[in-house]
Amino acid sequence: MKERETFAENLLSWFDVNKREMPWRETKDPYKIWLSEVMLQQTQVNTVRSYYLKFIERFPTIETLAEADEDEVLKYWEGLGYYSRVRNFQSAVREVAETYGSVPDDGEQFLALKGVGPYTRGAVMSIAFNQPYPAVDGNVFRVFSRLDDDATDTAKPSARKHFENKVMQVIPERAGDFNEALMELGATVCTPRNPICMLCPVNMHCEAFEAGTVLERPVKIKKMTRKELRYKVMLIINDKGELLITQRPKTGLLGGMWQFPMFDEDMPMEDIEAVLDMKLMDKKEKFHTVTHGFTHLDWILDVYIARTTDQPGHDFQFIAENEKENYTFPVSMSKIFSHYQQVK
DNA sequence: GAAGCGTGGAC
DNA sequence: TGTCCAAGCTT
Repeated sequence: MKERETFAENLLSWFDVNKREMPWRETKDPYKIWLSEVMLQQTQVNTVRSYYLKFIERFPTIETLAEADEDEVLKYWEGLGYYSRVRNFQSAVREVAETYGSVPDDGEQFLALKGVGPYTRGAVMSIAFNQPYPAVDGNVFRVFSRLDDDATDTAKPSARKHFENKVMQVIPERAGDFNEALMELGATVCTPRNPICMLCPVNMHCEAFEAGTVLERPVKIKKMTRKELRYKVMLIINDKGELLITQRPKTGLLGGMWQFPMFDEDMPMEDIEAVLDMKLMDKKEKFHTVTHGFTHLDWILDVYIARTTDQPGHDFQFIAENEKENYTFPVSMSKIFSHYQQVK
């Protein structure tokens, strides 16, 4: 970085004028700052806004969230993704309520809470308590790799520490504003594909700008091979027109969410009937196929419709179509549900 | 260190 | 269409 002494000052002057309105910037309530940081993990600001407002309206304090039913809390996260975030967050908030009474301003205590990693600790400690912690996210990787024309592979876990050290060399007294300013710069000016270097408030500090290597930074060496998994999904309808659903395990992929019964692609219908302990009728017709991509795998869901007059076994239940809103479904299942309602 | 964990938007 | 990216953490 060139002319390091004036970097923070220039960045903060820009931030004071250009920072965008965000609901969580209207408060310094550590609980609300914390919630926003959890929602913003791997998720864009525009997506988070409406979720944040609804969540805060229903769970405005640590106490209200600590006392809430877990399935209701999950419902407020429906569609936001990475659902373990909300389970960890409520668990951590309960821990805070019981052990501390309020969000601890001790970085070590805060880091020990579920779902709190180095980034979230840095963001909450600096923004809510103005403590000099780094908050290194994807934006900071990009901004600092350009400022220093640094070719460190940001896909490696060790890169985080590397960039935290860089931040600590220039962090000013206004630590929280500085961390937010770095991220704001990365999100609006120092963007991945079309950075607006001519309007950048710190381009005079930028080695990559000088060298013409801006688009080559950051270096990120990542191989992404996505598995393809095919399943049978059963839309099972009883004589009242209700649909059979079941809840996924609390942990792992889509933990705690509801779905239509789902089986390995090559499981015979006889075996499916045995698992459900149901006799199925009209079960031969494949009625729809849905594909759904995750970060690390692709689902191909062959949807079959069947009818039954039997009662649901343990772990299964029938719901009417207008009761779907009372359960939390992943997008893939909502796709199937929407299609069923359109064509039935 | 590597892999698992969602979804929507940009290009 | 595919690919990457987005205020990461856990195991």
